[in-house]
Amino acid sequence: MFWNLDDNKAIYQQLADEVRRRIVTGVYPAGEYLPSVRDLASEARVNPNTMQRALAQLESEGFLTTQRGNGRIISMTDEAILEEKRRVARQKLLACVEELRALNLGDQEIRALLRELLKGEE
Amino acid sequence: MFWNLDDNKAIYQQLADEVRRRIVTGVYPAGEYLPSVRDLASEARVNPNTMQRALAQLESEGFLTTQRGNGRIISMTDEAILEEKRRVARQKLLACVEELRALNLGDQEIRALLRELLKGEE
DNA sequence: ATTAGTGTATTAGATAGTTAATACAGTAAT
DNA sequence: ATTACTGTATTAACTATCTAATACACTAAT
Repeated sequence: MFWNLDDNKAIYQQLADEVRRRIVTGVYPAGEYLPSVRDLASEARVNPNTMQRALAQLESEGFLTTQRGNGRIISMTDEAILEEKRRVARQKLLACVEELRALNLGDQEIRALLRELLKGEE
Repeated sequence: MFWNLDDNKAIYQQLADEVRRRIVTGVYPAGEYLPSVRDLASEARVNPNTMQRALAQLESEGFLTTQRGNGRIISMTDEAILEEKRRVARQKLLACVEELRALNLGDQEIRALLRELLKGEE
């Protein structure tokens, strides 16, 4: 997966989103070390300070624990991560549904649109 | 509908999104005048310059035509607006689906989650 | 102790977004 | 012409974000 950054959102937020995604999908497994700030920053072609800010946020969300001088480990349990993944997915879809309703789409239309999208792509 | 602004996205973008939404849902009907920049700005409690920037973007998207000194009219036809609404809805849902897939949700899971959300709310 | 890897802090500067105040310019009605 | 509404432009200042360069501090391995 790429670091696909755009300008409509603060970069550090997008970085946090991507790292969070990697954690909940098991790219970075629970209990293991995260790549170093510098490595992540250079991979994303971003300043280390910016990446640090993203990681600090993930730490405040309870995903990570920092071992100063040593690295960061994913300290959340597998179960909690799974729960978090469900929460994120649910929240994303809910936000989307609300936007579609704000466009005056009814539930039937939403369902139909989803059917169409899932069909058309595989 | 309210002007519900947050800090994760540039305000002028959010303003443009909301005005666009009002156009495609017929709150501001095709062929009629838009409220003035100052009125919209004060309604959204935002600086007129910022609202102007949002409207300039909508003009560049073809929704509006400016009559200097007189106001702005929604110059897009009803058909084109309907088409635009479909496009926006489709795009939003597609983006959401892609994010869910990035979380490793399969189509079945996405469908199930949507069913759950649509049920649980009405 | 040294080395090479970690995370952290500081300073400065660039850019974008936002606000504020003010002025200018066009249009329509009187 | 005047008035009162439009849109537009300019300037200044503030803030958040992001970058860059650098230095410091801790840890593990040698």
